[in-house]
Amino acid sequence: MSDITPKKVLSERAQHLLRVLVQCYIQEGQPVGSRMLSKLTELDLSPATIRNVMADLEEMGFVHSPHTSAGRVPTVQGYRLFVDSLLTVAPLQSEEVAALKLQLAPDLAPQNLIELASNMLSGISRMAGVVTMPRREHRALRQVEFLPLSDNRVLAILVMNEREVQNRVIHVGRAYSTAELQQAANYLNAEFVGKDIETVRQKLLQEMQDTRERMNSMMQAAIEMAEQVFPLETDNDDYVLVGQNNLMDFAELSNVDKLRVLFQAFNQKRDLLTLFDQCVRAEGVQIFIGEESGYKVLDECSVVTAPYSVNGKILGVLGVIGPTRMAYERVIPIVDMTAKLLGAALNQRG
Amino acid sequence: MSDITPKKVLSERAQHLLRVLVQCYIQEGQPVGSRMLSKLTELDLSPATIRNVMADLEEMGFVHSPHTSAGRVPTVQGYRLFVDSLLTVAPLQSEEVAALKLQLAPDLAPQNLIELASNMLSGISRMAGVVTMPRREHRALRQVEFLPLSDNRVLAILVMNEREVQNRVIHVGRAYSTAELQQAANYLNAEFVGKDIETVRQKLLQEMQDTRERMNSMMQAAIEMAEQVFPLETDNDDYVLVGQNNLMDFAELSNVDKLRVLFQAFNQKRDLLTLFDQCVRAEGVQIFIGEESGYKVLDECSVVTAPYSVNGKILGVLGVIGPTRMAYERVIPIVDMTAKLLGAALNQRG
DNA sequence: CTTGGCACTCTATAATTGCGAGTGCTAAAT
DNA sequence: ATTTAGCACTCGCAATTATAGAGTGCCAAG
Repeated sequence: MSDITPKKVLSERAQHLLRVLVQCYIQEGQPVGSRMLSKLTELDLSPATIRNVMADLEEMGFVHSPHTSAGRVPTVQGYRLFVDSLLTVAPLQSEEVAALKLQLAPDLAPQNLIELASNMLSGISRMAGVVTMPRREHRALRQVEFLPLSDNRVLAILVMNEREVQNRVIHVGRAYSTAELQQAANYLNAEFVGKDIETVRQKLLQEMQDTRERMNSMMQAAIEMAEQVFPLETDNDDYVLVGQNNLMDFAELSNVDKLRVLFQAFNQKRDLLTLFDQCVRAEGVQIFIGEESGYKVLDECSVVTAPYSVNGKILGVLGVIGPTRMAYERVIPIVDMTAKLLGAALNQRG
Repeated sequence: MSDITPKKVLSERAQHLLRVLVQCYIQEGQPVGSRMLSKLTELDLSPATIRNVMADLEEMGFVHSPHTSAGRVPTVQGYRLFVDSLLTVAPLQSEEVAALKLQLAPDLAPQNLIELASNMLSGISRMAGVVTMPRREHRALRQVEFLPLSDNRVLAILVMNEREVQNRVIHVGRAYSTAELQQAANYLNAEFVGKDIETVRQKLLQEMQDTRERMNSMMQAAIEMAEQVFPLETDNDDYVLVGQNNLMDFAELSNVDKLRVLFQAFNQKRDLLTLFDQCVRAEGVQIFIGEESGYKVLDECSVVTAPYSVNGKILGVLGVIGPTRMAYERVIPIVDMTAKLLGAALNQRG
């Protein structure tokens, strides 16, 4: 147990100073000088002493001086150390949690829940909130319904799982009567209810090849329609982002060019989606500080994410995007809790 | 027929110069000087002569000098004259129209059509596109369906008109079997299909008061559920706005404070909605230049709107929002055509 | 009525200055 | 050995001043 790495490890004091520095910088947004730090800490140290420590911290890459006579600013590495070991997260007030819980009324459609969660994230954090669309899996068919429209078209209604309802207009070869459609629906319901959508699809294809000629007209009708109703499910890569506008309030982003690039990335969606996809694996809250995300557009931003899950199955990821200089101790529990609440709300299927 | 108002009316030449000035300013974005105008017009006039005309135009309030030694910039009044009588709108190429038409595939759900239209407006104009949600009226009930969920909850599916499908989870007093729900649905369908939603609502209320004690259990169940399924339809005041980001590209809006205010107004929605509501009455394309809209946030913007309608019934309004300095001759036909195409696409109900 | 000439005004850009904040270093103090 | 006070130094920021250029208004001549 000999204590090697006596230089590599930060002294208690240095850590404390770094913590205060980061907190101060997060609050004020301006480089923190030695005098300020000396006032802020309880340790009665003169600015000169603190300058020495700062020099060390700078050497180790935790802080950085924008120019000779400015105070110090945390580097990404500094923020990283801060969130990893210096941070004390304040858990949310139970009343706050209750209020959030109330908003996410479990009867709402998944889509609404997603939007609400995104709104909550953005509203509480005063930054941008993101929620990826939930992965759709185990989509058991519950019911199929057909309604005749004019011009050889049919309105198909699919009920899946508990409350997912989809509908689409399909074109058919000839006009069908309501009764015929009823029959076709009955047939499909009898055959496929409870089965997974993907399974249904495959069985249908098989059935078409096997027995086309042996089918009666009713079955033919059913198959013709079902073919269009159960298209290959492309995983809907998408997310709901709320509160971009909040980002305009932050000084470090308040020039139009940076904003434009950032907002365009939000619209593009691609980069953000791949970033969020990485977080699906993570157990809990994950934080990307500045360049860590790997996307240039997010260089001045941090992203705090957490996966949300139902019954242990991770369905998606949500998070908050804001300037690197964000109140991590506040954002982290917010993201964490929202993920849990959203999971719970989505779960209420019984 | 004596020609009074010899001073009030603009000379042919003044009009021409104003037109060129506005066009030039719209393109370049910078105050237009007399030398530039002298080069741009075919009339071989020296800058000095043009200065005289400009002095007149300024006196009459059509142009304005930002400061002593800058060129002239159109005032709102100048723009107004321009769009009212100096403008020559270039109708869209027929191929462009065809491409747009193709996008608005009539089988899509109304919601999708709205979003597509908004996307188109924003995409072609490179500004922000807005489409208000269509007024919902004549919402004839086509079918009601109930599916049992756990915990005394029922999934209700409502089909209205041609392809509008709504669904919501409702709470009921006790658990119902699938068969019971079927019966209830059958009852409601038999009684109310084809009727207007509002009518249905009222009849239900009446029925409840009249005959509560005389109802059999099936009817009671039906009524209990229908009560929740047909809530008072609050007119969904909302719109789909796409391409805010485009507005960041314009110099006159490229300071963060103006953008923030503008974007906040977009989020608030209230002001824009009341503005768009005014346009419902207008026959065709309507233009609000700068302050004309009456909303301070839009002082530096112009809004070009057109109502869209199905079978002569105006359902909503769409338009483009951009800087006052926008290419009106291009935007006007775009808005006009999109309104027509959207109306047509929504109309395709067989 | 049009035009060239000319003085004038005003802005935008760059260069200059002074101020204040904060540092690094050194030497003294603990 | 650590801490501290002192001090010269650096650098950015804001205010000031200088400069160039664009465009005007007006007048007198064409």
